[in-house]
Amino acid sequence: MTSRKKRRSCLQSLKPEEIEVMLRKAGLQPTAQRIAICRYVFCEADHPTAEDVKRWADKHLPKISLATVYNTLSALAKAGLLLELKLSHSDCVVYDVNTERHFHFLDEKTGKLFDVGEEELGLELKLKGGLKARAIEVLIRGTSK
Amino acid sequence: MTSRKKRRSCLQSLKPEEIEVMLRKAGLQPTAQRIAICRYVFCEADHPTAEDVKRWADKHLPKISLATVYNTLSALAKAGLLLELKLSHSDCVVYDVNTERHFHFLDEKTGKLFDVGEEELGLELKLKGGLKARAIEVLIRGTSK
DNA sequence: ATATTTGCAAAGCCTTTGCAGGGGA
DNA sequence: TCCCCTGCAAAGGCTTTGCAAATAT
Repeated sequence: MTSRKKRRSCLQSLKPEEIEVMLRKAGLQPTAQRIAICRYVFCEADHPTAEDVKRWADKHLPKISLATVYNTLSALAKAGLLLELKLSHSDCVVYDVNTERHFHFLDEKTGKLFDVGEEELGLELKLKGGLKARAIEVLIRGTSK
Repeated sequence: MTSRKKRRSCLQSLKPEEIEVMLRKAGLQPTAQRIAICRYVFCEADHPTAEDVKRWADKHLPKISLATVYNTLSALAKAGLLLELKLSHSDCVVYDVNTERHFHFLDEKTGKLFDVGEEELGLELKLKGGLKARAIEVLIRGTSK
């Protein structure tokens, strides 16, 4: 098993109560919709979009509106529980449960997105003209075998 | 004068006839609208959006439609004369006359975008799991003094 | 009781598309 | 002539917003 897979699986067993605690800590009311969305996003999904979440929710919840999905994801992101990624290959935001500093790899054949750990990409900044870096976003395009 | 400025200024004096030649070489009919858009994009603008181009065109041309602006910019990009950038800080595409391999720097205070030459950022790929890179997109966020 | 959150529909933003008229090759 | 280009308006995809009803503390 690669380190890529390990990183994901560390969150796969969150219980509803743990999600409640997490939401409260983040200052968010643990409503049924939010708990459900978290279960999916943190335990099952891989870089889901709002549409992915909505599709899943329609199967697993009695009712939820698309606006609530957007609001919830955006609230989770604002609370620092998720990263909101706007990548160049797609028009829609994808959410990432990995909030550590990392980069992304897009398999251009399949459209699949992988997290790339800091240790997989060495960066050496030699910026001219007084530019001061604060954060770096990297999308590597290629193929995964 | 920094190298950043030099790179831009090498295109600042294109004459209409030169633009015509460039368009023909690219397989595009040199219509009045296209020539005008090229004058702006190649000689005056700095990472313009379609809206920027439209605004400029409305001041300098008798009439042009937004669709034509989009079509023209997209045709120029398809022809390899421009780069179409979708960056995470903005919902709209920005166009870049610099078609060499390079990266971008966003001044988060001003919103201004700078090109960052390859020599200003060392990259060392150590991808695991059989990922093969083909291209790398980098957006550095920070401040310019 | 009070402040949040939800659902719905409508609107927003950026971009693309369909089609008729116009112009260059 | 024929094909490409233009302009206009409409539609498209994704996301946000306004507001009343429902829910949480």
